[in-house]
Amino acid sequence: MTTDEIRAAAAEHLRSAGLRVTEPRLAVLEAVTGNGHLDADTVHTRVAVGHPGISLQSVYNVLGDLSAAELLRRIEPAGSPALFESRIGDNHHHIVCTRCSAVADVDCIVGQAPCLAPSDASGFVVHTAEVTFWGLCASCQQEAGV
Amino acid sequence: MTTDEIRAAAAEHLRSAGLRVTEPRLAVLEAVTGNGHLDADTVHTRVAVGHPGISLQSVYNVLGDLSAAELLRRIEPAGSPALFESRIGDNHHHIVCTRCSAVADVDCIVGQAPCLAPSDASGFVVHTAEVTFWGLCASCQQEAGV
DNA sequence: GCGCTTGTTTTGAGTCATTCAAAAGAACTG
DNA sequence: CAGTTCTTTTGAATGACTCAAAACAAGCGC
Repeated sequence: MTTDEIRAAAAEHLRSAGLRVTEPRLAVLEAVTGNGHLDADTVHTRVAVGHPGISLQSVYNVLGDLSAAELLRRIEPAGSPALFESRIGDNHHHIVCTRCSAVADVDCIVGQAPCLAPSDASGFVVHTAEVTFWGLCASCQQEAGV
Repeated sequence: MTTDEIRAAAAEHLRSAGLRVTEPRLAVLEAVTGNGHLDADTVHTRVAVGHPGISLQSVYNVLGDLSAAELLRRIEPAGSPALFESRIGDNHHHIVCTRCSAVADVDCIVGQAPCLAPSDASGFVVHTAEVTFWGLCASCQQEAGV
């Protein structure tokens, strides 16, 4: 997708979510779309390139609003700050490197969310199953093998 | 298990993990054993009943040491502080209430860790699969239903 | 049992990620 | 284009946790 296509689609999504179309929101969506798993600070740095005055606080606000509206997905692997990604709508999972904290997507193993059902849910009604795989990424395997 | 049994077993475990047997460590193990999923602050409060001078910092140290030695397990559900539990050795999973953050254990669905394998691991070597179910606990279902 | 060594705990400060609140500003409605 | 309401900024504050140095104590050897 080009920048313009992302922004046009984003504006539409914002409107149908009942959110106003603002420059910070478009810029954040653009910064995250197709760029993997980014924390708030990284998003801020990226957005600041084209929008020098934007505050970190605004980035937090926008990321929160967009996640609540399900235009972004928020994940919080243990030991990392919250990460945001543009891939939504499928309940895919993540694999995290225990050495360098790199994150990659993993397709959902079993169909749609919750994709797994607990054998005994202790009286809970289950909505989703979140799976996080832990391991070593390719480059850390090399460095650790040395 | 009685308090004395817990402490005797704990002392043994500490020794075989190469850790010195100290009162704070025994007290923390005792506080966590069989008491579900506790955060550092709660552990501190509980331990302080019998050990009025103990510092929160020590509780953090001890919890860190015991987790590293695998005498306790540490989980970090999104939105909660780190929680510690005494059930170790099996790769069981957790279900968290999205409304009140209550946590319950869920038996591992598929045998031993990693218990699930990603279809495509993007070059990662996978060690474990951590599954977190999200839903509503029994009492929140009632309150939310009203 | 008594020091000694080394691991542990305390004390005190500091960090990071994030949230709260009030004031200033800008989208959308009519 | 004016008004309302939502957004953004500014500035401060919080919670959870870590770092570092000094005081202390477990367990070894004598």
